[in-house]
Amino acid sequence: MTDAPLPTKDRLIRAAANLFRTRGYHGVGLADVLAEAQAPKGSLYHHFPNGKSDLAIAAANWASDEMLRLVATSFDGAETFEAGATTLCYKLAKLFDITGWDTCPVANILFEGPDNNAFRAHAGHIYDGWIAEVLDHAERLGLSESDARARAEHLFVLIQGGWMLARARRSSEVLRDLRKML
Amino acid sequence: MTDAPLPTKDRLIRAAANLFRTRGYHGVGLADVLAEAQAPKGSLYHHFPNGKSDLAIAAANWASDEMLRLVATSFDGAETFEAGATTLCYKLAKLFDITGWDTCPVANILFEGPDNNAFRAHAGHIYDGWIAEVLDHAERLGLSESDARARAEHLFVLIQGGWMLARARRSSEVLRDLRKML
DNA sequence: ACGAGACTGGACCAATCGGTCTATTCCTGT
DNA sequence: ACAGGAATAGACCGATTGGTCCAGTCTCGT
Repeated sequence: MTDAPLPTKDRLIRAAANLFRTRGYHGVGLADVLAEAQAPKGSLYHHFPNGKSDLAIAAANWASDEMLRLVATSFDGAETFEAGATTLCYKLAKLFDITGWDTCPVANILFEGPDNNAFRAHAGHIYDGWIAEVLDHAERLGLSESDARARAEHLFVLIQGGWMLARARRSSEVLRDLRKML
Repeated sequence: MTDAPLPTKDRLIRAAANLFRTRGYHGVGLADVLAEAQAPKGSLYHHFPNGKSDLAIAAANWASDEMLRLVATSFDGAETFEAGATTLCYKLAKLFDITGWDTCPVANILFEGPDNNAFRAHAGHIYDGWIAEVLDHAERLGLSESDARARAEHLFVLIQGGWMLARARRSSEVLRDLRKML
C-alpha cells in the first residue's frame, strides 16, 4: 500500500499486475499503468525494452511468486494434505474478498497476449510450478509420488474452477466449499 | 462452416463468439469481426444498437446455448450421473481439440467487458443455467436435491478448472482425466 | 406500382492505442 | 570535481480503436 519508497520498476510491475488482473491484457492501456504507477513512459521502456509484453510477463511472474508464497504458508504448518489444502482454500477466499472478485492474474494476462503461443507456454510453466509446489508438500506429508501428483492437480483444478464460479457469483462461498470436493 | 446462407445477424454473432473466445473482448476489434462476418459496419449497428457490448452479450448467449445442448446430449442417454458426466468430459475434450485450445467463450467475453458488473452478473446467470441443466439430469437419475446440486456444482468447477489447465498445457488430456476426480 | 421500413454499404471522426525519440536529471565510482 | 551510465520525463508518431452518420438498396404490404 505504501508505494512511495518502491523503485519505479516494481511500481510498474505491481500496477500492471493489478490492472491486468481486473481488465485483462488488452483491456489495459499503457497510459493506465503509467498513471497508476506514477511513472513516465520513458521509464517503462527503459526497464522493459519490449514494452507491454515484457511488462505482462514480469507482472505474471510476480503474481505467480505471490501465489507460491501463499501455498507455502498454507502447507507449512499442516499435519495432513487435506488440512493444508483447506487452509489454502480459506486463504484464497479471503484474498478473493479483499481484491474484489478479480481473476487469477496469470490467466488474465497470459491467455490473450499478442504472441499467443509464447504467452500460453509461459502460463503452463507457471501453473506447473504451482502444482509442483503442492506436490512437494503432498509427498512430504506421506503421499506416494503418483498419489501426490493426482491430488495436487486435483486441487489446482478445483481452485481454478472454483475461482471462476466465485467471480461470476461475486461471492467467495464457493472457494470455502471447495474442501468438500477434496 | 457454410456461412453464406446465414443471415447477417447470425454471421456477426458467430464471428464474434469465435474471435472473442480466442482473443478476449478487448483483444478483438470490430474490424476483425466485420471482416470475418463479411458485413459492413452499418449492419452491425443496425442489429446491435449498442455496438460491441450488445454483440458480446449475444455471442455469449449463443455460446451458452451450444453448451446447454452439449450437456443435454451427454446426459440424455446416460444411465447414471457418472456416465453422463464422463460423456460430457469426453465431448468437451474433443471440442477442445477441434477448436484449438480456446477458452470457455463466456469467460473470455464477459469477464473483462466495459460495464464489468453487468457483464459479470450475466456470466453468473449463464453459469447457473448450466449448473441447473446438470442438476435436472442428476435429479432425474435418482439423486436427492441437495446431492444433485453438490454434484452439479462440483462438475462445473472441475470442467472450468480443467479447461484452464488444458489450455495452459495445450492438451486435452486433463479434460479426459476429469472423470477420475468425480 | 409505390411508399415505408428493414437492411446494407462505407466514408468519416475524435480518441486512444503501443511505441519511438531525444533532452534532461540523478546517482555513483574515481 | 567530474565523467558517464542509469533512469526519468514527456512530446510526438502512425495506426487502430469504437462509434456516428447518411446515402443507397432491398423487401415488404397494399
